[in-house]
Amino acid sequence: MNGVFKALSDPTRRKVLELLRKRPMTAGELGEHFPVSKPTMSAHYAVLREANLIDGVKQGTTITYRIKLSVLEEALLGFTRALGIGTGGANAEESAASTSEGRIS
Amino acid sequence: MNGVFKALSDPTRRKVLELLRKRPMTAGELGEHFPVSKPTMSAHYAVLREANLIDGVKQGTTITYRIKLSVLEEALLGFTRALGIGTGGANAEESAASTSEGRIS
DNA sequence: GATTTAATTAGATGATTAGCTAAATAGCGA
DNA sequence: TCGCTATTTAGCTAATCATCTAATTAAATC
Repeated sequence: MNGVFKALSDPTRRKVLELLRKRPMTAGELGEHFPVSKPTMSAHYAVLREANLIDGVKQGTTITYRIKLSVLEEALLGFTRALGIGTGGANAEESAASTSEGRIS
Repeated sequence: MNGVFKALSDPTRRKVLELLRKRPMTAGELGEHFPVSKPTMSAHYAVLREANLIDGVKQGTTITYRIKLSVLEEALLGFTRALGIGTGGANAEESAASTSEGRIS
């Protein structure tokens, strides 16, 4: 699960996931959406694969990547649940206070 | 929003948020839960503050930190929405395929 | 077999990061 | 004012990271 959050910490990788959410795409196709070199993209795919957030199917010389939504969902919802926010279920217990006095940053 | 995900990429910081979710705590109280030095914790608080995920109220010599749930919620739900998972609403469009043939990692 | 195309691995570099100790700031109580 | 407590800032280090170019692997095509 730490791997998932590490993977999500980079904007490029988050955008890859958003692209793959619409449809599976080849490494090359994905790469066209970003202003970085192919090897750099390849490294991003590796991080996403290690986090188990995507997998790839080799077809000839191309690899088609696909998002593993269930894994992402599990990690994200697991965390929101631990924090009692959103759809996670568990009670929220809203942390009190309201006036902005002596507040830091 | 990138700041939020950057902040969430560290397990210590995620745990700080989970602790603060239960109740506001002072920097010192929080620190007792982790095997790292106070300055290191202080740096973590700074990252969380910059991401707007917590704020602190100074009372005498202590600072009581508090989670800003709405900000975290907004970022997290915003992202899940962009991916069409969970509570976010937006349609999912489950990415197809099923057999595990030629699958890479 | 040689060439082309798609993607990865290798190797290097500059930036960021998490951690430490030591020092500084700031409020409180005697 | 002096000393104590709570926290942050300064300065450093080792590790990780995103990026690049060059080289490698592997499949397809001529």
